[in-house]
Amino acid sequence: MTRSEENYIKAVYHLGEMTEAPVSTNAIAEQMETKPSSVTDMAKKLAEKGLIDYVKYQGISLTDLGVKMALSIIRKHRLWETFLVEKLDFTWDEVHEVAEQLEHIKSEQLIDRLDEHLGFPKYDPHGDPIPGKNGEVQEHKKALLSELPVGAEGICVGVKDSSSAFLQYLDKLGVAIGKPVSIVGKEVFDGSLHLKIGEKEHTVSHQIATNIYLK
Amino acid sequence: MTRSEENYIKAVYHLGEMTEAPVSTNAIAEQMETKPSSVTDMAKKLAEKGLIDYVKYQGISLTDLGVKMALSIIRKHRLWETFLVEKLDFTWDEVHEVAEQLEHIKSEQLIDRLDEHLGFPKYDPHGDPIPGKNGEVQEHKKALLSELPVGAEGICVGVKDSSSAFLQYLDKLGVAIGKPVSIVGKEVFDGSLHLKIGEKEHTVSHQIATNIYLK
DNA sequence: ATTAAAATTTAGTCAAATCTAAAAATAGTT
DNA sequence: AACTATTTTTAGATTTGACTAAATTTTAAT
Repeated sequence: MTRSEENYIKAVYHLGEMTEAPVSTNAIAEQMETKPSSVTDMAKKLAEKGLIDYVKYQGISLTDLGVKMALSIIRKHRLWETFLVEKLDFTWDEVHEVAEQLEHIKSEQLIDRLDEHLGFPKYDPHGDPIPGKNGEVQEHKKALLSELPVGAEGICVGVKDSSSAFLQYLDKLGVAIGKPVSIVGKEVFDGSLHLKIGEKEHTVSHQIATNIYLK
Repeated sequence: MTRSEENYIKAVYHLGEMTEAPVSTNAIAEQMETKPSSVTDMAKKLAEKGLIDYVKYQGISLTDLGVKMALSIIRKHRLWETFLVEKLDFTWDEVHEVAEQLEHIKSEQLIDRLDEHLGFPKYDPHGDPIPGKNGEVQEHKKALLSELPVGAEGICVGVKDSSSAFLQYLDKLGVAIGKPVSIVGKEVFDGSLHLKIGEKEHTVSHQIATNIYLK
C-alpha cells in the first residue's frame, strides 16, 4: 500500500463511521482536500486491489479487507499519538500532524513493541479507542454533553472535534480526559450550558457541548 | 525536501566521508541501487536548490547547506536507532531499516523531544556519533582492531559494517559497544587475530578485524 | 597520441498521483 | 415526466522520480 492509498482508505473509514451508506466521491474529495476526479481515479485502483466496493456513480464502501487496513492505520496513528503525549510530553493538540506521518511507517515489529512500551493502551489522548492487533475496537459507552439533562454528571471520556483550536479552548476551561464534569444549568433560548468542571464553573455554548463526550 | 532528495543527500555525504574528492555518479547509483542516469537527473535538481556542487562529468560534492541537511537527516536516523534499542528493546542489527523510514518524519519538535527523552545521547547503538542540533559531530578517537599490535587492549566503541549478518556474528562472539577487547595473538600468514573478549577467547579473521573499532 | 573501455549525460518513455475542462449520469423540482 | 442543478466520470495534461538506449566525455592503455 502506498501512502496515498492508505490516506484514502482512512478517509473512507472515517466518513463511513456514522452512516451505513456508501461514501460519496465529493465527500472524500472534501475531506482529503483534493478534487473529485482524483478520488475517482483512486477508487478504481482500490477496487482493483479489493480494498473497496465501488460502483460508478454509487459511492464507495470498504470491503472487509479495507476495514482491516483502515483499522491497522488508525491503530498506528493512535498509538503514536499516545506515545507523543505519554513519553515525549506533547500536548493533545500538538500530536495529530506528526502522527499523520508516523502512521505510515511500515514495521509490524515497531508497532507491537510500541504498544507494549505504552502498556497496551485502550484509548488515545483524545479518548478515541485504539484498535487491537486483530482489529478489535473497544468503544467507550459515552454520551454527548449536549444531550444530557441538567443535573447530569460524568467524566469526560472523549472529544468529537480534535482541532488544535478546540482542544486549546478545552485546556483553558480545564476540561481533559478523565476530568469530572456536571451540568449545573441550561439556557433555554440558545442551549448554552453552565458546567462545573473540577472546582470551577464555566458557561459554554451548545456548539461546544456537541463536541464533548461524557461517561 | 522530498524523501528522495534526502536519500540522495545522505548517500553523497556517506560516500564523501572518506575522501575529499567529489563523489562519482556511478558510486551514488550503486549505493542507492538506482541507475546513473537517475543520479544525473537528481544532481541537476539538487544543484538548482543549492544543496550540492555539480559540474558535469566531474562528480558531486555537498555545499555547506547540503552538509547541514545531511547531518540533520543522520541525526534523526541515529536518534531513532537509539530509541529503538534503548526504549523498544530492538537489537542493534534490527534497527537500520525502520530508522531509514523514521528519519524522514518532518517535525523539529519531535526530534528535540526525542533527543531529550533519550538523555541527549552522543552515540548510536553502533557507536556512530549523533550530530547535534547545530551539526556538531563528536567522533570517538578510535582505531581499527586490525591495525593494533599484539598485546593492545581497549574497549569496543564502534563497527564499520552495520549489516545484520555482521552484527549477529559479533553477538555470537560476545562483542558489543563498551565491551573490553584485547589482542592475545596474531597469525602471520593470514592476519587472523586471537582475541580476549570479556572472559572468553576467540579467533577472528583479518576481514572481521577491519570492521571493529577500539578505543 | 590514438584508440578502446568506462563513466556520464541526453533524449525519450513510463507509472503514480494529481489537476482542469468537458461530458455523462443522477437527483431534485416543478 | 421533463428539465435544471448537482454530482461524478472521462479525457487529456502535468509533475516527480525512475528507466532504457543512444550519444558524449573522460580515463586508461597501448
